[in-house]
Amino acid sequence: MKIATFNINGIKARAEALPRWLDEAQPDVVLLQEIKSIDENFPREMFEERGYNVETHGQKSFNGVAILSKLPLEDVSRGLPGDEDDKQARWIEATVIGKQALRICGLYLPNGNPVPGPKYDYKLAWMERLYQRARDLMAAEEPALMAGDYNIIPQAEDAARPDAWREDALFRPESRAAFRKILNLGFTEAFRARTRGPGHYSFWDYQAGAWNKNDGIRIDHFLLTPQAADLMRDCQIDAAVRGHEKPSDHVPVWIDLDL
DNA sequence: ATGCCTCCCCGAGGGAGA
Repeated sequence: MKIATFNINGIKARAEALPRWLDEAQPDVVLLQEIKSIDENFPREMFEERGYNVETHGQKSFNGVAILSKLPLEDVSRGLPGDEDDKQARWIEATVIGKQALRICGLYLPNGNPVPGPKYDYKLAWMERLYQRARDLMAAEEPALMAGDYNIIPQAEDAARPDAWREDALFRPESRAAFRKILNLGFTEAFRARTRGPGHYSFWDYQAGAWNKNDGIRIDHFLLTPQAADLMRDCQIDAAVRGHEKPSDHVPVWIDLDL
């Protein structure tokens, strides 16, 4: 089962590039971030005609997450628990019914800049809520994953120019510590379980020719429970997608599970 | 790099992103 995460930076703006990638990559499940659309305006038909079930958690203009799945989805839940007042659409989860059930969580973690400030406070508070949800997932001792745009550069090797990110919310020690705290529950970061060394990125800024200089950062991640990690056959970044027509600034990351 | 693009809103130009 091929499962991908892709921050598309606007569903309307990706009306050509996203179907093109779907037809090429043929993922079974896709977690989308930054759909920037309310549920009513999401072009479900574009995906349903390709055989996907569609579940969205959108909001106007900003954020918004969705799940596409060729397999049935059950028990869909929207919004990260822990703060009734948080209206930002950054979390959706569902159970994929394959040979065995897999709980999948799609997330768009807050950017957090500038540091310090209320946006950074919101990022860290959101990560504490994520930790609580992660702890419950781990306690269930079942195949599960949390994937999406984490807006976290885990290590210096995950940035082409780490010194340029030292004071950024994506790389600040507090942000990385919060990410490690979640990993330390026992999650496997899928890409780093299989590939080591620098030069592997999932985001390149639109500005200053970042793609042509390979001036990127790796901020889109898969976190797997042990029961899911044991099923992993592969994990790759579709970096070439960044060079296609009218690309998102992120590219897809995918895993293959024996499931 | 105090943001060089690109997205959204809509129908100008500002907020947000990372």
